[in-house]
Amino acid sequence: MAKRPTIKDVATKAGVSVATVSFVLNNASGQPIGKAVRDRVQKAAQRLNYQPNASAAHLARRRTRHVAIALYEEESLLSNSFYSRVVEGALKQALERDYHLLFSYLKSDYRGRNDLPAVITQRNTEGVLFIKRLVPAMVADISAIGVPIVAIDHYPPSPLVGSVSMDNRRGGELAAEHLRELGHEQLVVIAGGLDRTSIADRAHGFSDALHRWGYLRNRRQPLWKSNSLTFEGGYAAATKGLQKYPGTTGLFCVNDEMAAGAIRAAHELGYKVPQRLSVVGFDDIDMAKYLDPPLTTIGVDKLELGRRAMSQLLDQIEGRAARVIEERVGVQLVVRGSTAQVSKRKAKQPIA
Amino acid sequence: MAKRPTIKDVATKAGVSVATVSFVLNNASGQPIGKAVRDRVQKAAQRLNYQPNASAAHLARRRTRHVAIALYEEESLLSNSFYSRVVEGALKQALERDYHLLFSYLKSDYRGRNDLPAVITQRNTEGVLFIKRLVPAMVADISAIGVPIVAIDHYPPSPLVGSVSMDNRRGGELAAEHLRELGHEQLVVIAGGLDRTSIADRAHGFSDALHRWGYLRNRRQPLWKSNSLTFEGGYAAATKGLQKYPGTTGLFCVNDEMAAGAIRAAHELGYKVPQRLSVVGFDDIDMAKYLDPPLTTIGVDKLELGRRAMSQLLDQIEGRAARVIEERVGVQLVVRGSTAQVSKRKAKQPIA
DNA sequence: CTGAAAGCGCTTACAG
DNA sequence: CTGAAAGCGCTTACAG
Repeated sequence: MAKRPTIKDVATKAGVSVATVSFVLNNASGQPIGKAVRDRVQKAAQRLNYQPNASAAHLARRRTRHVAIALYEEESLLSNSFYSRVVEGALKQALERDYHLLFSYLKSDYRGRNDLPAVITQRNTEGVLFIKRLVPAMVADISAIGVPIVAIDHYPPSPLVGSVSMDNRRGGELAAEHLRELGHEQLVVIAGGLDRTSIADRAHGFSDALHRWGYLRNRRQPLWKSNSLTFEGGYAAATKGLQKYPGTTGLFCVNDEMAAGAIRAAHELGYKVPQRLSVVGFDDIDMAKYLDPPLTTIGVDKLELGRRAMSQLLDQIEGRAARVIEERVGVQLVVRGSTAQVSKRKAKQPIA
Repeated sequence: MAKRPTIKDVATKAGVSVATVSFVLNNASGQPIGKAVRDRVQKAAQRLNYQPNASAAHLARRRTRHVAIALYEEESLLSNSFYSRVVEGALKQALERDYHLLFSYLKSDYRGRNDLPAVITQRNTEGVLFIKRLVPAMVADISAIGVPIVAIDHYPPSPLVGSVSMDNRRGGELAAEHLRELGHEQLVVIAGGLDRTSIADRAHGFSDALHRWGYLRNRRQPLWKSNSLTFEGGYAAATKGLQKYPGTTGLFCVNDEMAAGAIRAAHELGYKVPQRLSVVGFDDIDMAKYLDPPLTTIGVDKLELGRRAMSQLLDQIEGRAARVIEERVGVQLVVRGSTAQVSKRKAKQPIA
């Protein structure tokens, strides 16, 4: 690397002190600097192609403008079609406010402060973003150091962190409303991971809506459980369920991957989607529109989720926000090809 | 943030000088330090929960251990199902070698050194990773500063950068071999973006293989052009092509998204895949296995792509690699449900 | 309106 | 084997 000019070089060239250079380059308010001097300094900096050394500035300011994001090794959130967009939103927001996002991978076990990621302890991170899962002990330790935390779509709940999530409950309601308007009366929810707040809320939103309409007056909401929130999980649950309850006409899957699996299962059992079975998913991941048929689902602005979280975190860092706000971003029904008016002849058996 | 202990506190507590603390904590070789002193220092650091301040160390060492990755605003590489894994691999490799990856978004126009991203100029980035596309003028400027560059799957080619790509040519060959073994004789390539080296190589690998077998002796390789490498692009190209050449039995799409679009088009035209039409894609993105039928495709280890690139970059930074190496990672055929033995009755019309 | 100087918390020749 | 001291390149009271 060629020898980079320092603030001293600029000062010499402009014929002023380094302090003055620092003031004009940082637009220090309160320091009234003459227009002429200002111009001279700027010209000199320009000509020398001067760029301040960030490390030195960080040290002197005792601020790094670094923010960390915690990822879990096993989950590869970064290549997850939902969370990668969330991360993208958070990253963009950070960059726009001149912060840098440092990524950190966490081990699944946490045994105390010594396990805190180096990013947080050494790099003087000013705030931490968590996605999806929270490790309470770690949260407590980070919080104790005085570093603010914001979590996105997380569980378990924690009073120590600010949070941003989507309106899962409302999403469930929207799904229910949609299927109801299409005349469905044999509705089931396919879900897994109900310990996660966001997932449970989706399922509850759905059945609460049906309750409200008296649809569930004399019965319980049928729930087909899956042991994972994946394509395979949805496939297995739907296969088993449809064989047992062939009269089902509408399926609400708590995420799109499961919905994709359910559609595959339905096809293999000879159900036509949507003619014979309507399916609605949740998340509106990229794949949704490429499924056959394209999936009706509940959409969320994933970038916004990330942006809002980062924004709240930076506000906390800069002291212009109270700690621990709970934000919620809206959700909307995206109607595509996997749902349709319920067919009149209520076939009790699959058509196949 | 609570007042953090400094190296001075550790020195005081251990009864040694700060120099000694620095030496033992950094395991400085060449500095023979007594076991007893070493222990005392370590104990003191432990007890104080001392963590060195990274900014100060960077400043003193004139090294940041920061590496940048350049992303383009319009492309959202981070939520692309292919590149997000590549990024993940690069990130993990960096972290494992104790570097930090700084993300930077680039504007599409570059007009000179002033447009160099702040991450590179201010943060003292020690190396830069490019993905997919290269802006030659920017590459030249970064290179001129003496900062090494490595690019992944990039175009246009550049003598200034190290590179890692997958063996696209071999991938094309594998696709051809596979379809040939299944007895296909009406083969077409669906491609777009042939200005990209990697894409062109895929198509060439495919037709070269056919040439070699004499398959193309008396004809040219049919190519259905698409104006984008997307689902929609593949859909449009296949729709048009299949209507014009209904006898086609095998399709090689230069990426999976196009293949997904082609399958959709085929279905809508009444072609059964794979009974009537075999389709092979390229990349093996997540979606591939969830398509109906699951897609036969050419797989690449995307994480490895990222890891190797980062590894090469760090080697260059640390001076243990020559500049500008060209690496290539292997590729393999992943057979799933979208390809089958060519059917005997050579229907000239779609079955629908 | 501007400058001299201390200080941020490390590293690293250098001297002993 | 260990310490005193200069230096990395900034920022920021403080004094004028």
